[in-house]
Amino acid sequence: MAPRNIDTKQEILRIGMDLIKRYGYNAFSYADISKALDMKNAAVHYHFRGKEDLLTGILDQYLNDYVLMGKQLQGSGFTALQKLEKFIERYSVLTEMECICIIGSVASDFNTLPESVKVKIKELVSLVLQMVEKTLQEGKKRGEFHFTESAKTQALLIMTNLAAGVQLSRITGKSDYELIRKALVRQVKG
Amino acid sequence: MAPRNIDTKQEILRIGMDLIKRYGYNAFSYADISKALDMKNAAVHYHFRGKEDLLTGILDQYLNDYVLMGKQLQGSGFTALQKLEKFIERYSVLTEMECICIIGSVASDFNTLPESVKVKIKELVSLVLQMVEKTLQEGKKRGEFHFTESAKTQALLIMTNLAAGVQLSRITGKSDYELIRKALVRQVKG
DNA sequence: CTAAAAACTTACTAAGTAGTAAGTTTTAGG
DNA sequence: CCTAAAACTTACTACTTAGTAAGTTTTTAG
Repeated sequence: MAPRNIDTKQEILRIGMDLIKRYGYNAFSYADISKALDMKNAAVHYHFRGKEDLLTGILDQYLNDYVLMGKQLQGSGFTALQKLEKFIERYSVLTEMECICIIGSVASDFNTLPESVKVKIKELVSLVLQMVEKTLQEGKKRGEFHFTESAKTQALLIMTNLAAGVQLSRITGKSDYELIRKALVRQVKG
Repeated sequence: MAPRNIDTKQEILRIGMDLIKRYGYNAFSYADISKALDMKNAAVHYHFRGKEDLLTGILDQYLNDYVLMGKQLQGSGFTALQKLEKFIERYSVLTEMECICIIGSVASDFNTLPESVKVKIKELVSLVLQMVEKTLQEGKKRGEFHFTESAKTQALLIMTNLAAGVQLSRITGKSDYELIRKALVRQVKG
């Protein structure tokens, strides 16, 4: 057989992540993944024993991506505003492909997920919120931002604006997301 | 047979709505509903031919509820702030029962829904946004609110804060929702 | 009381679901 | 080239899903 792929496991994660962002965890099957890769569903089970393991893998990779991005932005010389915009950009691209963010997707399915995954999601959300909070604090200290709420509350406001913003814009159109995006930037600038 | 229920159709809608808010559209089955009502799944099909019809019925009822609430608040003598708080209250109760709002739930499953339902969701979201926008405009005119964004943008900000707020609080706890709720009220008051 | 409509149950289908065991092919290392 | 591990396929299971057709019970209206 001709070599199929450099790394099938990584391809499965990539497609699984796309399916979650596009349709949600409970709306895709192993068959969807195996068809997309022109394989049998048993091959997917070879790499990920069960759907729980697959979701765990997807969340782990997403978390790693975030940690990596955080480290790259750390000593980058970027302003706090630039860092915040890099974060926002992750949501902007979602609206271009009829997707919602992974966190919003699994949050909607939260009650249907196994306990081990719930714990992982909590860690992931905490990490993201802390990253935003930290950036907001930094921007305030440097005089870039002038919001009046606590950094934690402001981070919550921004994250909910973005997460639900991409969900809403799938229904009412991208222009609503743009209104939200611009307004929340004005909000933090003060 | 002893009379089962005053109105089975209404009971089906009630349980279906609860299941959507708790688990999502793609995570419940006709069997879940029939078991909850101690009936056979065919009985559910008697009242709602397919899952599409059921979801349509649920959304119709939700929309009717909103229209009714809107009319009651219309000539009620309530201040704009009181009206806004009545709207917010709808989200607060959700956090008490591990639920998310219907709009957020179907927004996450949007790409998996039939076209007729997508149209209905668009109508529903537009109606809700317009109600909030109108209340905000009224409050500004009466000097209760002092937000700087347009009423439409401010409505988008509030709705995304609330919708994603209940989603997030299912993961990180109710206290985060409370922080969001209080902050957005401060925001509109100016 | 009776007929007919409404509200079901019984019993089924066809398709899709996650998951598994056993066997085959491919790849990599010595 | 040879072997062993890795990466699959084949072929299946047990279960759940939405949905249906036909028959039964219950309710309602005359």
